[in-house]
Amino acid sequence: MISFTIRQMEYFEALAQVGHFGRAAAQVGVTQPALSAQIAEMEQRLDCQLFERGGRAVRLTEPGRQLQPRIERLLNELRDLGSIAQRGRSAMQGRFRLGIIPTVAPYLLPGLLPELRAHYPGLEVELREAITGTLMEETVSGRLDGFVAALPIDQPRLMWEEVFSDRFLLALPKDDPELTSPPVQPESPVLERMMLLEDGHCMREQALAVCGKVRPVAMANYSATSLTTLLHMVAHGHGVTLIPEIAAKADKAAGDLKIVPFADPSPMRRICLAWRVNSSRHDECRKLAEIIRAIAASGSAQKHGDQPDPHAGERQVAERENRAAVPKSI
Amino acid sequence: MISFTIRQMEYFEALAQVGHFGRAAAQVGVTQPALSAQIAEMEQRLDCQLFERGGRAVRLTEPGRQLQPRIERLLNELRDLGSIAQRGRSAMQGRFRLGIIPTVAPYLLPGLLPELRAHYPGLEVELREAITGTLMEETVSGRLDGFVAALPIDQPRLMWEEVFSDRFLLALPKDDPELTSPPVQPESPVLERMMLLEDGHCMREQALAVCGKVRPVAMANYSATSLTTLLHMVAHGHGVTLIPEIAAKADKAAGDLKIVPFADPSPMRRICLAWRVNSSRHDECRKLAEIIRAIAASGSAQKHGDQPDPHAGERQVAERENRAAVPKSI
DNA sequence: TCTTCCCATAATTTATTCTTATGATCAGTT
DNA sequence: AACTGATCATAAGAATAAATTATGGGAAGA
Repeated sequence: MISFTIRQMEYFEALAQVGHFGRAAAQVGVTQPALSAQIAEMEQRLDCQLFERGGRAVRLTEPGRQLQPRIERLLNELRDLGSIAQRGRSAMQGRFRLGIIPTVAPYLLPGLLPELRAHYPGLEVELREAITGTLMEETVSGRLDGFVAALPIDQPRLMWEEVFSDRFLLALPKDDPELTSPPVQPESPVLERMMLLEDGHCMREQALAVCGKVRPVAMANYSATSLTTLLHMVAHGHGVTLIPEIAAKADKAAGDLKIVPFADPSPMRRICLAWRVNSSRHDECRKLAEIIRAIAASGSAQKHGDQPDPHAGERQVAERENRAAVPKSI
Repeated sequence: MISFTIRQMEYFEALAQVGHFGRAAAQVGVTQPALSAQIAEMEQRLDCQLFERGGRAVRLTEPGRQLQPRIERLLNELRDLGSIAQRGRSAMQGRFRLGIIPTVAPYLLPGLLPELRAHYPGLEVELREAITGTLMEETVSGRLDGFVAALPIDQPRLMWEEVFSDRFLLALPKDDPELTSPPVQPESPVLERMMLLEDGHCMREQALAVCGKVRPVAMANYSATSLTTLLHMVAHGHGVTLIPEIAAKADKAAGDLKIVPFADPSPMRRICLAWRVNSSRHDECRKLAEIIRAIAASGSAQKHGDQPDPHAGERQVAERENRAAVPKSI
């Protein structure tokens, strides 16, 4: 395959413009033989003349004339490359591939995306909704820049910052007679009718942990694919379920339900933004975490209280907390 | 200004694809440190990371991701360059800038252009109609590839091939009573009413030469800008003029005139195709001359007889034939 | 903790490309 | 016609750039 060096093309460009070896050489800052040699090599490689010598000016031959506009365009593109790269250099610019778990996405994104678009127009957020295990794998391998999920995130190659904590509430059919006293106790028999998301969702595990000793056996094979579906099922009297506080506020389906808090210490999940420990976007991720934190504190997703129990979120998964189990179970 | 070498970009391309220094190096056929060094230099020049190391794969950073499509496009364009140049290499391809004198152009081109378009679709003929002096200057300086004009072309840096010879006839008003015997003698008093093209046209000089001793003084300030105009003026009885045989055949204005041949040896002009002696298109010019010759022999422009008098065309300019005078006088 | 894998660094060799010096050719001039 | 100045090509040596082999450090996985 025939190809030229950039230097050759620069010399070609100069010579085509100036039409004089000596002056072209001066223009590019070399001596005339240097330029001559490079042009000669180009011609030799193509096995055809690019310039017509003789007379008082050097002229392009037809092959040379074909080449000229191409070479000029190429050189100009090349000269742009530096600034192209700089464009992606400053923080909060370019494409950011963000993963979010399905039980957070619909409640966080409506607040987050407009905020990002308004403050960082140069940032293109590319979203991926998947369960924690998938997001971890994709982030570690570099297909994602970071993801939002529930703690614990236990992968030595990932690091995270907590962005908000999210209490779990109990959702019952509006006309359910069972519950009378508002704070649900962890031993309440109503938990036996708990409905779960399908396997892989961290909220499934978290719900099971809330139930504690009470086994919600009956509902095992009715597991739902999304939280909204689950809420609709509850509204139709198929059982009860756990609903995160952000969903209780934002999901329309919650309007048809009776939402009851748990007795203190309320179970909760702690949501974090996670990224690779050696990510080149470390600073951007920290900034993004800060933004999500601010949104959660004020907007569609809300941070829980002023003095969150630092251990409340871990209670329900304490017995499962070990590194090997995490990738699949969350 | 920041710029990269082609090698660097090739390494970048490979590394971005493969995500592994060692394998990328193998792919481009160098050792790993060589590739490492070039990538490092790119990053150093930009003062920003292009790849994120660590983990089992090397990933593009955001600046790197911005750069990647540009670099790939650039490399592909570069790879095309060779074939681009080859395109203009074969004969009768690309743009050919052809000059023609005004007293030939309208009669030769209708035959020539379709012929060229049919046989050499890759040839773009760019035309320039001007007087011989201009065409010579522009060809010598490289703005034209060649031109069609009347001999003599006496410029040491140009060479030419005769393509056809073209007899001069006398054009008179249709009802002009003067001439009775068909062959016009060079001493005929009718020549005193000769009308001329404006200065610079070679046919002006040629007409003057035909007149010989007879000075067409009266008509000097009525000189016309084109042969057709001249013929119209003759048709309206303003005088007589010389008409080349190709024009007599092709020009509509000739229908309104009485066309009379000269007595042997008939004056004529010899038309040639000329080009730079060191033109890169030498072969193409010779071929083009051949084509014009064929067209003249059969089509709209016709070669004169079987045995053209080799000196007939030079007779009328013999006294002016010297190098210094030619550029202006033809 | 140990091993393995992977990239960076160092020292040296090899290739490339420059510069200076000089030669050949051609256009314009004496 | 021979000279002169200009112009591009060529040659040899010097400088630069980029390759290779050898080696080191650090993170990932067993």
